[in-house]
Amino acid sequence: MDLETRELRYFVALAEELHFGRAAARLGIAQPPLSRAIHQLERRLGVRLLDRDRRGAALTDAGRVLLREARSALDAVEAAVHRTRRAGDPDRPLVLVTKAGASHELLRALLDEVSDPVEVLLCEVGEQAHRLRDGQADVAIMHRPYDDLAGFETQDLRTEGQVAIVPAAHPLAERESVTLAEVSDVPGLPIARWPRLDGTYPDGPGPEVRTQSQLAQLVALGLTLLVIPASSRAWQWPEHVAVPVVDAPDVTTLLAWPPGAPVGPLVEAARRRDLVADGSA
Amino acid sequence: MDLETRELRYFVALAEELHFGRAAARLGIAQPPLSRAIHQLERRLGVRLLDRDRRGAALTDAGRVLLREARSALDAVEAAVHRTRRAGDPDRPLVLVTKAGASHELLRALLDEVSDPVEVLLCEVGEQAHRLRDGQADVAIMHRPYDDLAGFETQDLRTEGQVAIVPAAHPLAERESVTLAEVSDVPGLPIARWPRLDGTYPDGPGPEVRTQSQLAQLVALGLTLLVIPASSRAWQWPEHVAVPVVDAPDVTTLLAWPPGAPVGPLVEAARRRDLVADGSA
DNA sequence: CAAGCCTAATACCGGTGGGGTATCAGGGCG
DNA sequence: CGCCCTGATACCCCACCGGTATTAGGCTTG
Repeated sequence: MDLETRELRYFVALAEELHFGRAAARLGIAQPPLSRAIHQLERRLGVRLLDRDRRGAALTDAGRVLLREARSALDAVEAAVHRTRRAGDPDRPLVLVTKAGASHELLRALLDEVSDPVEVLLCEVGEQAHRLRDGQADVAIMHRPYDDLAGFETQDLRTEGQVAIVPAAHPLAERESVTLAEVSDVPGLPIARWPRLDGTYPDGPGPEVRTQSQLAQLVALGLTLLVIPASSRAWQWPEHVAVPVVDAPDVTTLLAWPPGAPVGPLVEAARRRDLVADGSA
Repeated sequence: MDLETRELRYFVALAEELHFGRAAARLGIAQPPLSRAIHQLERRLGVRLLDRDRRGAALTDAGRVLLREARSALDAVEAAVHRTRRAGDPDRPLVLVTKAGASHELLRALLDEVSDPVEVLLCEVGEQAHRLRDGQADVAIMHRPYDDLAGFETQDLRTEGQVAIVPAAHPLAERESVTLAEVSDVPGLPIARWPRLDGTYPDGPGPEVRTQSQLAQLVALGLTLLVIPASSRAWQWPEHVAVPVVDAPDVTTLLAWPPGAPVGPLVEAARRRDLVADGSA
């Protein structure tokens, strides 16, 4: 039994919209062909994927599984396209993706060390893994234990403690150091909520944020606080104060890449530099 | 740009056969449609994938990249089918894959501990990862550092030393223990060669093997030796002698599963048992 | 050196199936 | 009660995939 990516794309669109008409519009086709394609998909898999209902549709358990698997499979196909295209380009640069706010001294030192051209791509928090999985980037700067490193090879670069970034006007800003317990539930400074993969937000008292700069703004306004690696200098606004969190787990900044990526020179450069604290791959 | 899996299947077949006629026959189509499909693929990717030559074809660098990526993408699609089908089956058993020869006491103890039904699937050495990747199995018993664990979550079960399995008639069989250096280059007992992923064999003096039983037979015949974890009792034939290898790296037997697999009960059972030496996941 | 083959590419044709429009069916809500 | 919004069905068309026949170009071989 072999599915075509078209069927997977159709199903993903429908699973995200939960509405045949809107999904069809997003796909640029009419509603009846989508209806038929989904029926055919269910027939070929022998599994009911959605419970149709007036007012739209709802995923079954199997549908949820297929949504996850289909996204991953489509990423893999997308990755095949990107990586093959770049492999065919004789003077392709290596594409490194990092999130806004990661320590740029480390990256600068790394790039100065390699002779080959490296193109740097910036993305928002948590997007690096996706850029690697769909082949838009060859290698990413990520953080353990924050980021999901499943499926990637890694090279540790630096391990460091964490600091709490608090509004300069808040009483906590006077402290020499704090504990996780002290910052985890501060009245008036609830932790911000990041969107899930599907774009929805978890419940909670904190403000909703989508980008680092939004979060920075909220801290400056005295509305929230956060805990991040000590070297994330993007956070050193005048309205911010960094207070070491003594019992927060250490965070390791590392290079991550999918198996087979042509990252040899970069990793060698990283190993040459003293910026490498731990030589495990 | 969106490829269809059909195009990827065609390309993989061609890349493996390196011959349009044979590849088309394997795919069950005629040669001209395959030719056209590959041309179209190259045009859409904007990349030359094969250098056509009388006497067949040869992969370009980009073609090699696409071969690797296409296999991985097709595995992901296949996995989506298998996992969705099983998710739709209300009383599906968990499928655990293990290789012939792995210590069955450990597995027996594990299965006795879980109440849910578990179906055990046996495969040859090195195939477990593929069964996990294409969704035929939910969880595998594998060994670190031998197996490729990229992309899987793991639960360590047991760590142990390694032994050399040598023919009973060989002088080494008299020894109390040996070192890796002593067994790595024994005259008359060259290490066996396993096939690569593409089915070809690396060069070397040792015999070619494809299955554990072939290897066991060759050891009994006095033609080769091997180094394996101490508990692999499948090797205890009368014609075999196990000699501890004092400086071989320890081998960890572990459970491995792709992210999202419904392995909770099994992992909990493993954690409950004293068979767990190291609780890291 | 020419004939014959073995390769992949091209030309052309037919059928399947994916996509379009039009319409139906059924439940919620005014 | 009727309207509307949902997904399902009916039907048609054509794009594209696959088939057969043929061409083009080298390498082998007598």
